[in-house]
Amino acid sequence: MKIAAWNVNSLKVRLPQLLDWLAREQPDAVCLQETKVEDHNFPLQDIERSGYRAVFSGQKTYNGVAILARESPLAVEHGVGGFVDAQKRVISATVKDVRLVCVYVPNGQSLDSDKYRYKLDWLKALSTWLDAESKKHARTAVLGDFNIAPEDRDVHDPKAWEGQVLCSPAERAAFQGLIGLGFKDSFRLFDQPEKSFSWWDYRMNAFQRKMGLRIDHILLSDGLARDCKSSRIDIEMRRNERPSDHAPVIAGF
DNA sequence: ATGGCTATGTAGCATAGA
Repeated sequence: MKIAAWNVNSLKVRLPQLLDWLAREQPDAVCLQETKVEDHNFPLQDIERSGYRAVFSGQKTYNGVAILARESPLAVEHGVGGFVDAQKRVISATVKDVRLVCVYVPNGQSLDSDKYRYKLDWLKALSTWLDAESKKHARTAVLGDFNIAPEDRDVHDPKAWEGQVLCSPAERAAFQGLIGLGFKDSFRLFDQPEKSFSWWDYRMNAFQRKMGLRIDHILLSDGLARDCKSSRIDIEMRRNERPSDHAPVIAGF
């Protein structure tokens, strides 16, 4: 089974790229973030014509998540259990024998922002909920835009980013807390090129200058991690015309 | 170089992203 996560930064703008990519990569399931589309405007017909089913939870302008899969996603659940949140950031569903949890973790803006406190509270709720979820579903994958670079090697310039949002000790501790629940960072199960990133700023030619961060992840529960055969980031998508600032991340098992 | 670029909502710019 091949699964992927991609922050599309507007599904409307990225739809042609998504359909091309689905035809080329043929993943069994894809989790999308930042769809920025309300449910009644979700491009379901185009996606179904490409051979995929979809479940989604969106809002205008911000956030929005979706799960696309060749087989119908079942037992769909919205949000983080026990956490009231108007922002559409999580959708979960079962595809084949795998529980997929699609997450768009808050950005946090800066350490002195209310949004940073919201991010940490959000991550705490996610952790509590995932602890219970992973006990209900032996084969669980948590995938999406975590907005956390877990280690210095996930940052193009660790000195410049030290202590900044996406890299702060509290955010990294929250990420390690998820690992502590029994999840593995699929990307690090394998040898990877140096300077492997999943996001590059639109500005200052950051992509061409390899100035990126690895903030999009696929976490696998122990059983799935044992079966995992590959994990990679499809950086070619960042070379497209009108690219998303994020590249898709992929895992196979 | 606290700028740089992109997308959205909405009709000039403001907000957010990371």
